[in-house]
This record gives sequence, structure tokens and C-alpha cells, in this order.
Amino acid sequence: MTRVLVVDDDTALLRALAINLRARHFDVETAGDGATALRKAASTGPDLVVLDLGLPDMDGVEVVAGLRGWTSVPIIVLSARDTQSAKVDALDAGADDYMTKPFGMDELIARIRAALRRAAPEPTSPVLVTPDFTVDLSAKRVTRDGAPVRLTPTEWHVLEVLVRNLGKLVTQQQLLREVWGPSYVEETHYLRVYLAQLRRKLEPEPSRPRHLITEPGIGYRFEVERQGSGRTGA
Amino acid sequence: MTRVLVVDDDTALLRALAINLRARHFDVETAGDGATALRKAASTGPDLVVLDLGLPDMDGVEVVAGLRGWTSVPIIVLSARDTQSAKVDALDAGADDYMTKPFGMDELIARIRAALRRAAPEPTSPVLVTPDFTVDLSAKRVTRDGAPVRLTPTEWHVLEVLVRNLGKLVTQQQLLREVWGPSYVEETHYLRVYLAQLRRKLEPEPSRPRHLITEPGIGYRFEVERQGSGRTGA
DNA sequence: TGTCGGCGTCAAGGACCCGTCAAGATCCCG
DNA sequence: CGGGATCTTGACGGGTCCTTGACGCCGACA
Repeated sequence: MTRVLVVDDDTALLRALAINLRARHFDVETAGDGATALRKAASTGPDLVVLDLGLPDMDGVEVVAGLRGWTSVPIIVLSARDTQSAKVDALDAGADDYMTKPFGMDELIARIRAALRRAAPEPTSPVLVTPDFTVDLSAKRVTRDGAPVRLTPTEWHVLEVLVRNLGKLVTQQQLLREVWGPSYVEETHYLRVYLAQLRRKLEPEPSRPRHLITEPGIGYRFEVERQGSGRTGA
Repeated sequence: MTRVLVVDDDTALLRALAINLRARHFDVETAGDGATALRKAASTGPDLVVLDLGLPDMDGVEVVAGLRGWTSVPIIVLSARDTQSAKVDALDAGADDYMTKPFGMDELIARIRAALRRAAPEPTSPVLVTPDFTVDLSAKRVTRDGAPVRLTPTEWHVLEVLVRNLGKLVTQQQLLREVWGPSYVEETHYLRVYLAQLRRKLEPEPSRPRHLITEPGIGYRFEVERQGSGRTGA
């Protein structure tokens, strides 16, 4: 489910936005000030941010800059200010869109759809190949030594999330929320069980995993062989 | 040079747009109707399209659909119509942005910049590079000499806060509140321990740190060398 | 020059987390 | 209604990480 972080100090508007977005089947997180917004964005990794510029603790443009320092998540800015310079500042800081309050809900939803559509194109090929096994995301198939590997639905779901975030660390909360739902973010035991099962089915040495890597206390990471120069080219 | 195709049946506005865009060093093509727009888009392959919806020969939304049939070039729509449904229709047809006439030239330019920025292929995540190690905030990964560095959750959190405030002084209270919570702002000893651990893992000479700098009595600062290093932002 | 506070370093204990196995509980399909 | 696969839950050993204390160094200051 698409995760949207909504940032606004107006609790009434915040609630209205959350209700409308949830009715459209978005997974909504909220924040009432800039510091909370930056913290929640870092911890939950949303797919899109709706950001009101008028925050109590810091300038909205600073929040945009703070996000842009580490993520390219789409940002749609809301503001009561209708001047050109305000819009130019926000957009040049890294915002993707700027809407002036009051705004129409349908238009906001449409702009959210447009922003997500732009961000959507996954350049990664649907099939991932490692020396030990291959994962075909579109066909939902895993092959090892040419033979298909039998995965349970939950096992596949966990693997899928990790592969979609290839090389990136996925926090335990992210995984649990994505696979089991928001109310299961505490059940870290599930992860241990299922990661162990996946490793037993996929890793050549399950006790010394090469791809399904644990980052103790944080989460898991799907590691791809990075042979040759570890160039992190721009 | 960035090529922009401007489509409008109002020749005066068309000329004004062309002049302004050329002054900003864009390479401008123009079209006065939908058929010409589609033909020119196909032949010249612009990097961005500015499209007035009010065209003499066909509906602007059809032009959007016609372009989206074969290209994902960013499209910024101009229109005199200010209704929500008009905006929703255009955006859902595949437009990237919608501006209501009359509009400010500076805002249009800013939205063009934003659209081009998004379209710019930047598959790699923003990374902080120093001569000694690299920090990938998005992937939560630290690399030194090409090999990943193992950080504990707390070590990573401290480093993350410092890197997010690149070059800026972070007070001890800020760090403690962010990483350990508001009730730990007195525990400055934690900082000494963890900064030492980070230096041991990251600095070439832990006793003479080049990046994790102490500001005695105040806090800490992440320092980057000016020469040859820097952020490759989004 | 002596004192004091802040900083860096090291080490140890205990809490916490991870991997593993296995036994119910539940779901799904025949 | 029955059986198998799958999911949940519990227990436990081993390892990691956080916390805490002790100590030396250095600069500020009297």
C-alpha cells in the first residue's frame, strides 16, 4: 500500500486530509511539526510527502531541504501564501508541486497520483539474478539451480519487499507493516522465523547468509554481489 | 541544451513564452495547434512540453493522451479553466503539472525546473562522500575502502543526525534528544563513548578526527573537505 | 603552579536481540 | 469432515549491544 506522510500543524485539516486519503486507500502517517516530520520520514520511509509550509517549529523550506538531503521522495507543498517568490523558493528547494490553500481535495488527489506516477517507473529489471538463485518479481517465481523453489505466500511477500529495496536497509517496522499490517510492527519474532526459512531455502550456507543480511537492531537488507570496484557512481 | 516545446494558439503569448525561455537558455520549439504539436514532438523529441489546453483543432487532453502514447516527457499544462475537474482530467490524462492562466513567468520557470529535475535520471541515492568513507543515508549504509562498515543502531543514529546537519553544529542536547530521547539530555557521557566508536570505525586517525569534530562544551559537527568531495544530491 | 571540569579511552556486566527448533493453532482444499 | 500446509507462539542458547564506571589527558582559570 502506498504510504503518504501528511505534515500540517492544523489538526482539523490534518484529520480531514488523513480521512480523505485513507478513503482512497492510502496508508497515512501524520506529523504536526517539522522535527516530527523529518523523524517520521526517516523511520517510515513514505512514498510521498504532503507538506504544509506553515509549521510552528521550523520553516517549511528547511523541511524540504532536510528531506532532499537523503531522499528523492515526491513532496507536494501546501501553503496559504500565493506569491510567486514563495512558490519559486519551495520548488527550487526540491518540492515537486505547490498548491495554494484553500485547495480542492480532488485536485490534491490528482496531483498526488501524478507525482506517484512519475516516481513509479522502477528501472530495476523484474528478474534478479544472484550466483545462487534468481527471483522473478513479475512471475512471482524463485529458481535455484534451474529448479523452482517452493515459497509460502508470506515467505514470498517478505522476499519481495527485500528485493524491491535491493541493497537498501529495510527496517523491521517497514517489513512488518508491509507484510503483516500496521498493527504487527512489534512482532519482530515473525521476522526471525521467516528470514530463517528463506535462508534455509535460498542460501547455500543458511548459517552464513550472503544475501539476506541482518542488521542487528535495525532490520534486514538484500545484498547483491558487488564484485569488482565498489564504485558508487553518480 | 534543454529543448522545450511550447504549444499555444495565442501567438502573442507564444512569443512571450519563447522569449522568456530562451533568455533562460532553453532551446525553444513552438506549435500553434495540436496536430503540429504532436508532429513536432515526434520529430524533435523535446525534454519538456508546455501545453495550452485551448487549442483550435483538438482538445488539449487528447494532445496529452497522444503524447503519453509513446513518450514520458514531462508535460506542463496551461489553461484558463480553473475548475477542479479540468485539472483532474488533465493530470489523470498524464500531465505532470497544471497552471491556471494568468500565471507568473517565474513560477512557470520554477515548475519547469522542478519537472526537469524529476525527469533527470538519478538512479543512485544521494551519498555523502569523503576521502575516507561514504555514507548512504537512503540505504543506511556506510562504506570504507569499498567494504561495508558495520555500525550498531545507536552508532548509525548518531552518525545520521550529524550527516543530516552537514557542516552545522549539533549541540549535545540536540543529539541526545534525537537519539536517546528527551530524558537523556544530561547523559553527555554517551556522546563521548559513541563518538569515539564512530571515529574508530570511520576516521583514518581516530585520535585526530577529520570529519567528526568536537566543539568543546557545545556539541559536535560533521566536517567535509571542500576539495573534491561533497554531496551528490537529488 | 595547582585545581577543576570536559573530553577521550578502555573494560565489564547485564540487558537485549537473533537464530533455531518444535509444538500447537489455523486455514484451505479436497 | 479430514488432512496437509501454513502461520503463530513459546523456549532456549549464543552472541551483540548498551550502559556504566574508572582513569588519564588537556586546557581554563585562579
